[in-house]
Amino acid sequence: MPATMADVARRARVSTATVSRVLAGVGSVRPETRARIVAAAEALDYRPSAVARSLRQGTTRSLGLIITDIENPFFPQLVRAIEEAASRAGYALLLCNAADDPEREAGYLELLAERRVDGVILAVSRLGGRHREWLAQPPVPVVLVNAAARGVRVPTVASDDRTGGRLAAEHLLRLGHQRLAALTVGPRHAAAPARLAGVRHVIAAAGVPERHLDVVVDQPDVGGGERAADEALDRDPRPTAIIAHNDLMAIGALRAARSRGLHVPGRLSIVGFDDIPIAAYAEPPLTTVAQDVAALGSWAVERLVERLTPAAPIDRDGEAAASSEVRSWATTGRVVVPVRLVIRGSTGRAPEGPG
Amino acid sequence: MPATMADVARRARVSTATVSRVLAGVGSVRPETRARIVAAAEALDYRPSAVARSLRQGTTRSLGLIITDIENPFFPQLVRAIEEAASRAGYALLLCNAADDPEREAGYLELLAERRVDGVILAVSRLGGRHREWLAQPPVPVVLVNAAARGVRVPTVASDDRTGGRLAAEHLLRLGHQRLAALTVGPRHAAAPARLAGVRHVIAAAGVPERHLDVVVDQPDVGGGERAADEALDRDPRPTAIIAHNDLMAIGALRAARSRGLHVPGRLSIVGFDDIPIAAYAEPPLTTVAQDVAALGSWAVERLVERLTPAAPIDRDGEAAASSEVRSWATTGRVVVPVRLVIRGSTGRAPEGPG
DNA sequence: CTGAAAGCGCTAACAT
DNA sequence: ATGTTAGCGCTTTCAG
Repeated sequence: MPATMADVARRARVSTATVSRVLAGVGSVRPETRARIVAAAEALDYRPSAVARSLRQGTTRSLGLIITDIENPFFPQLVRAIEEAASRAGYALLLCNAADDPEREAGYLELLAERRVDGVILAVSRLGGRHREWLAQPPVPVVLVNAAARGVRVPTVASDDRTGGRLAAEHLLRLGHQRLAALTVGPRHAAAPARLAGVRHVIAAAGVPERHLDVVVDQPDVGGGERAADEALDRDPRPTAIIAHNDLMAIGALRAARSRGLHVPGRLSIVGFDDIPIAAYAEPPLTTVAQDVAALGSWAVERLVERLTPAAPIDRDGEAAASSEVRSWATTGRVVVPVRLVIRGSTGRAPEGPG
Repeated sequence: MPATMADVARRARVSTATVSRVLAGVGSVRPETRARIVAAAEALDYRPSAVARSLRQGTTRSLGLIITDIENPFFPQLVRAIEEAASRAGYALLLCNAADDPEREAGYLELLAERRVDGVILAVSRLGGRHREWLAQPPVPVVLVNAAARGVRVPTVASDDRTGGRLAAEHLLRLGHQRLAALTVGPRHAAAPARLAGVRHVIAAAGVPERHLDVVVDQPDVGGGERAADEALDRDPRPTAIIAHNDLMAIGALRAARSRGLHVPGRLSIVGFDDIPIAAYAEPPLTTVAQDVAALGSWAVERLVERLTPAAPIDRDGEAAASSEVRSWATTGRVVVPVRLVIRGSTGRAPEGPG
């Protein structure tokens, strides 16, 4: 049994109220008394009980984070960014990995609500019907990251997927590519339609016939990318460039190209999305649309915390840049975080002759 | 303000005691009463407060997990396994990412203790002096994963690093390699010495002169591996095989080889450690020593939980195999989880002529 | 089968 | 400057 405040009080011959004051550093106490209390606490290896405090104050100073799948390398980056931001704001993180199972997500939502977390960050790529009811009347403040719940007004922070798609397509068009394939995922994935829309927009604007864009759908992982690319590369005429929904799929495309001896970027250009750490280490290094994960994370936390502590400004050191570039939250209810194109080795000029 | 049990009781015209019984499913209540209570709870969207319950029962049903660095792809796997196991056992996870900062680790230890988690899983590759004192007299049960605190008796579960080193070296020797380089990390990393020892053991047993093993130390990431491999490959005679401390370093070695036009595995064989998801997607696919992350995770949780709930056996479905292979915990205080060699494309027969 | 009451460890009025 | 007290929301004797 850990020591309680009463134990400390007894040993220091004061009341628990005084102990509380000393430990919280509020009010004034005689230095001598304070010393006695500190000594007693030390001697007893006293640690205040956060659970008792939570019950009393009605706040747990913890946030829940639900993510789709921690094994997708994008999420560890996000988790880290969020953890960092939360920690800076004085909150601990209850992490829930939904393992791509909507059922579990719903369960976690309940769990977090019962644990009385002060807020929940929902970073799941697909939002099921079960969430809808919950989100319509959330028992705790929620913010969505890179997700969208149609028909429900929930604060959201998300990367600028549309622009991302645009940047990728513009880059490719500029390199002379005319036949493109988009490797995408089911429309339930919140980000997919926007990314694709960006691509389509550019293509249309450039006067490239829409049928020159091959769209193939598969899972958002390496295997899915490989299959999808295989399918796309079987088409005739063959696309000279591939835009993948994310880096994992792009790496799959890289494999598909390699297995049929198609040099990248000589005969095929590939661009990914996310800029996960290994993207730079792929062979060749992946050209990709980078998400600003740190901004995503700190905005998510800030969005949440500002509703919890009306007056406490958060320390988001050095991120003023991101802040200023972000479209106003107040007007849209949605923070859109800019993305940027990172040009590496997987894209090059379109080949001259037929593939 | 969420509804409280008193609200439910009032609405159902019973005492809170009865509500508590119904919701906990203990004791017997008149069906009619039960129905009224259930209806009331439903109507009020009542969710029991886990914090009040924790205070009352003296247990939070949550575990703390401290990891070295979530951005090393090994950890997400581990987090997932642990989360899964914890969830099965009815515990939630408080995740703390130390970001390789011992200072933060210590802070998290305090945080978790104050939050009265029922146990802490410490999966950090380096254990600092600060931990020692804490581990000597931990305020909450602790189990170490892939870590070792010399001089402190703490339950531990770890991969069989020594055997891992052995398997890698044997594989290489069998392929005819005589000149090896080991890419390792500072001795503060718990696993490093054992892996290296395994390698050394095999080499000595095979009668290969010890100076034929080049050992170079660097950081446990891609950059470190690249630098270390560069250094090793500058030696004369050049090693024909590299054993890396982990897969990240092995990928770095792959890059080093590529940048000097050394074909892998034609002129250089490389073996990694961990079997992180991308290992199979490296070019060429990485031969590596795989850790059984699922076993690591479920043992860690089990080790902890068995001390908390004296009589509740844990559901570790389908893992009987791992269980039976594991050296007895009772005798050693340490669970050693078997590893296995996964042979892929980065290793091959030693080249004939000089490098 | 149900209720009254105590108390988990802490904080915040409200005294003194 | 310090103490007294009430109470956060729940579970658990103990009575009835």
